Formats: sequence, C-alpha cells, structure tokens
Amino acid sequence: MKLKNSYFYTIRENVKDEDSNSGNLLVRAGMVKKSSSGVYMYMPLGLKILQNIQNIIREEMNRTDAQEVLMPSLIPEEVYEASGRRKGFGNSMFSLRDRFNKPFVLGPTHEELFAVAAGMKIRSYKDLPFNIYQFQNKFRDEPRPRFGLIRVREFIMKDAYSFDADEQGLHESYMKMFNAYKASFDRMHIKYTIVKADTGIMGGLLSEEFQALSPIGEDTLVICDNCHYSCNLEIAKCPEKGETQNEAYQQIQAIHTPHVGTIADVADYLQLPHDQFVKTLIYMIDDQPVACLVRGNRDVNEVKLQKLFKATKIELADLATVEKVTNAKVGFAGPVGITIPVIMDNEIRGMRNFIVGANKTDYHFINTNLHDFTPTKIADIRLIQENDVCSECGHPIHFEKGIEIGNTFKLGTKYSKAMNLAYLDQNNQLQDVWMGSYGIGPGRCMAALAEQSYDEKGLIWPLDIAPFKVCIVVININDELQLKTGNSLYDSLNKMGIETILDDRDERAGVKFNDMDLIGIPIRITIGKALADQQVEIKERQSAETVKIPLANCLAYIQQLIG
RNA sequence: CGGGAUGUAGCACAAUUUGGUAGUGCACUUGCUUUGGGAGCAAGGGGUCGCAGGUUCAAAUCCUGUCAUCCCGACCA
Repeated sequence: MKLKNSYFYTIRENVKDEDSNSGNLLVRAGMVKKSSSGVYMYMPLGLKILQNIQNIIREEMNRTDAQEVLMPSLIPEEVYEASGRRKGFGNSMFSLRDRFNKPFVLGPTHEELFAVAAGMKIRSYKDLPFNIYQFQNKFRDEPRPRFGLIRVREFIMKDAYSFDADEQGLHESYMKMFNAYKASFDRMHIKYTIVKADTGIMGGLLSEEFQALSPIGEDTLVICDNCHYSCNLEIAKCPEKGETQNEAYQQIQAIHTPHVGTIADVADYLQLPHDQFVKTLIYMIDDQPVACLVRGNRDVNEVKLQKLFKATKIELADLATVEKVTNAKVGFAGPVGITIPVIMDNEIRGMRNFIVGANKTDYHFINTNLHDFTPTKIADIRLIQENDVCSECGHPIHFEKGIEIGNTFKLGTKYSKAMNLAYLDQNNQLQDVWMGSYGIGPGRCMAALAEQSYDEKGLIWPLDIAPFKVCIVVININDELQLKTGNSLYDSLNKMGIETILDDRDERAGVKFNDMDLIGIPIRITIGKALADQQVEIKERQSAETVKIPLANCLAYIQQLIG
C-alpha cells in the first residue's frame, strides 16, 4: 500500500468513547471505528489484521479436515424454540419480525442450524464422523458492551461443530479441535491459558476456555502452579476440609446488636474477625426461597448453587422476601429456627462457636454450633479465594484475569435429541449423534493481542498478524533518488511476497515515524540522508536500535528478519 | 434494569452557573519559511450547539420530554 492516495488515517489524540487501551489504539490507528455501542466498522488495516487471524484459524481447521460452510444470520425464532433455548437466551437475542409478522432472530450461536445441516448427510454410522465450520457474524444484545472489540454486540465468530457416533468418537474429534486451537493461538503469539469452565446455556459434558491473559480480562482464572489445575472462578472447587477449630463448645446465646446488619458492621461492633461469622443469604432458586450459609469472609458461588439444584434461575431474594422468611429486617437472617431449606457450605463444618443472625431484628446469636440447627444440604457453594489451596493437591492457588478468546464444548447428545439428529447403527438401531461445538472470536484475538502488546508509541503486532510486515519511510519525497529508491524497494518486497507500506506522503519525518509506530508495523526501512552513502536504516518496532545497512543488502536483510 | 455523568466543527474541549453576533487547540485549504521523531507565521473553509416541544423580544444557555454515548453495579457462551 502506498500511503499517498490511499484510504489511510490516524488520530493523534485518544477518543472519548473508548475505555480500553486496545480500543483507543485500534481507533487511533484507523483500524476500527465504533458505529454504535458494541458495533464496529473494520477499516483496511484492521480488516487485514482480522483476515490474518482468520487465515491462521482457517488453515488449522482445514488441517483437521473440517469443511467450511456459511449459515445465515437471520433465523426463524422457532429454530431456537425447538431446541428449548429461546428462553435461556432471553433478551440477549436480537429479535425482529418480517412483513408477515413472523418472528425472526439474529443468530447468537448456531448449534441448531448446524444440527439441521448435519441431518442432510447423516443416515448411518458410516456417515460419521465429520466436522463443519464457518466464519460468521454473531449477534448478542449484551447489556453492557465494553473494552473496544472485547465485548461487542455484533462480531465474527469461527464456530465449528463435530458429529460422532459415540462418546469415544466425540472425544477424538474434540481433541483434534482442541489441538488445532492450541496451534492457532500459538501461531498468533497470544499469551493464553486453558481453563475448565461452566457449560452454561450451551449445556453438555465439558467446557474448556482459551483465555488470553490480560488485567482487563473479565474472567477470573484459578490456577495451581503445582498440579496445573486450572479453571474459571465460577466452577473452582474449594478445598474439601476447611480449618478445624478445637475450642470447647459453648452455649448459644442471643445478643443485642442494634442497627448493625452487615458482617462488617457487626464484626466492628463485637470486635470480632469476619471469619468467626456465618453469613446467611436468602436466594430465590427457581422462585423458591433458600437460605445459603457461607463463612463471613466468603462469597456464594451462584454457578455452584445452580448446579446443586439443577436450577434454571438463581437470584438473590428481594428485601420483602427476606423480611418475610426471616421475620426480621434485612441483616439479621440466620439458620436457627428458619423454616426454609438451609444449604450450608462445607467449610462451616469445621467451625465452632460462630455468630449468625437471630432472625429477629437487632439480634444475633453468638456461640452457635452445628447442633443448633439442621442444614438441608451441606455442599461446596462458596467462591474460592486467593488465599485458598488447590482442591487437588493442597498447594496455594492464585488468580489471573483472562479474555475468553476460544471455547470448546463436548455437547453430548443434547442438541441431537432436541433436533432429532440420529443415525442407524450396525444393528439397525436409531442412535443419537454426539456433538461438539468449538468457537473462536477473531476480533477478540485482535483486541487481546493489542492489550498484550503496545507501548507509549502505539501497537506492536507479531509478524504473522501485522497488516503489513514492512514499512518504507521516504524522508524527503522531493528528493528524487530517495523516492525512486523507496518505490523500487517497495516493488521488490511485494514481488517477494512481503506485504509492504510505502510512506510517500508529503509529511515531516516525525509524523511518518509516529504513524508507523502507532499502527505497529514490525519492520521499518528509512530512506534518508544515509542514502548518499548507499545505505538505508532498519528499525524493528519492538527494539530501540536502528541499524544502517548497505542498500544492496537490504532485501536479503529483510528476508532474513522475516525468516 | 438500577445509580451517575456527558452530548457544541473530523478529534479533544471552552462558553451554560448569570439568556444577548458560537469559540480555542489539533486536523483541513492556500501562501511563505522550515525539513530525520507529531514545524512556524499569515490568511481561510467547516456548526441547523443530539432531537422535539415549551418559556422569552431573544435559547447552546431556562423548563419538559426524548434519543444517544460513557462510567459504576446487576447481567453475560
């Protein structure tokens, strides 16, 4: 690309409506532009980056013999009714009606249509296995889009779906995809980690997430360096046994705690540490009130609760419900004498003489013990914390923040059952097809790379991702020799298959240097004063050094840098 | 969906409190000078002040409504 007479622009200052470094840099580099909240235009440079990412993924998909297809975005709502997922998506689906008032949605994910597509082929066990995939726009009406390309409402997703005869086959197909994902992200040079995760609305047997490490990541990852246990916070198992207290049992006793409802306030008032309290939270689980007990310094993990109850809806009870079930103002709930089911966290089993709400306004019980109430269930229902130890090996765990760039699911037979996707086995018996689904967000990969690699000058792209690998800055375009040399290098590099920018704009040197730094081109060739000595200067984006080399060696030098 | 804030030129902002000719910096055009890390001087172009009502002799400014964007939270494959 020759910049003179090209659609190329940069912005000197940060823009107001981008909250992340990656978002601001991508906008300033003229790569993307926000169209509306969570919806972006891709400009030439941004599109090239996106395509480079997509090409890597496509190559790795094709290497597994997966085949590319393209599904529509506009889908009759009944397709999601059929699989039972319309409700689960709720208003995070964009929905619309055609001229005959028939309801449609813009697809947020495509298991259903792929099941239909697979049904065109599958009759017998001989038709399995296979894998089909697409790059296609997905629509999700996120309540709060943010962080540039990271949480958006319209985005391209590479989604792949595998179809197998049995669980063993699914496992093999899954591992092929899993390895292709690793290969793809390795080639992109993203720093990432893989964690187990909740299957959520997708359902199924197993979910693993590929998480790009970044402080702005919205997912918390729980990592054990000792045994390599790693999972999303939402499903992280807590240690089976908490600490066991050995002090003598004391007699439960109500005490007056006027106007202090929160753990922090009561702890202050009684001058006792938070971990000597047991917190009672009233949840509505599928619209039934349930009291959940966790230690005072812990939090309830709603995903665990949801799984424990196999519930579809979990939310904290509203204030009126809390007051009704506890017969007290909010802040004084406790397990003793309460009439709704009581779910107690494992950790509380080791506690003695703890403090709970008394179900009476302005009163707490001290010296409460397990014999003072009867939990309905005892289970692991708390969020793990950073000072906890690994449930597998006992080594301390730590947290990381991650951006979910890919997700692989073993779906099992959930969708094939819902969509009547079956095959005849060797014994002429109908069997459900085993499905897997696999997603990558190329736009998120782009944003994650930008978050992981930039400096005060701008973006720094890996060679395989950069929109152009080399830029040639002609310092003085009025110097005919400089301009001619630049053009000649430009032609040669392009002939060598090395995508190159020629900055032949009538700008000052500083403007050109800054623009090329901002957009993050890995290698810069400067043609200026040194040309008088038949030399050009080479500077790599991520290095501070500039090297002078003879013009005659330039192409060979670049070739070697690119490798 | 709750709480908060902001909408003025391509970008970043001032003027709004106290109603009276719409401004500054960057970007853009022209000229001269300059020319290796975002040049200087001069002269210009560009605005239905988010939108719709209302109050007023007069509204960017006051009032009502509405839309959009952003932040915090809730939510989220």
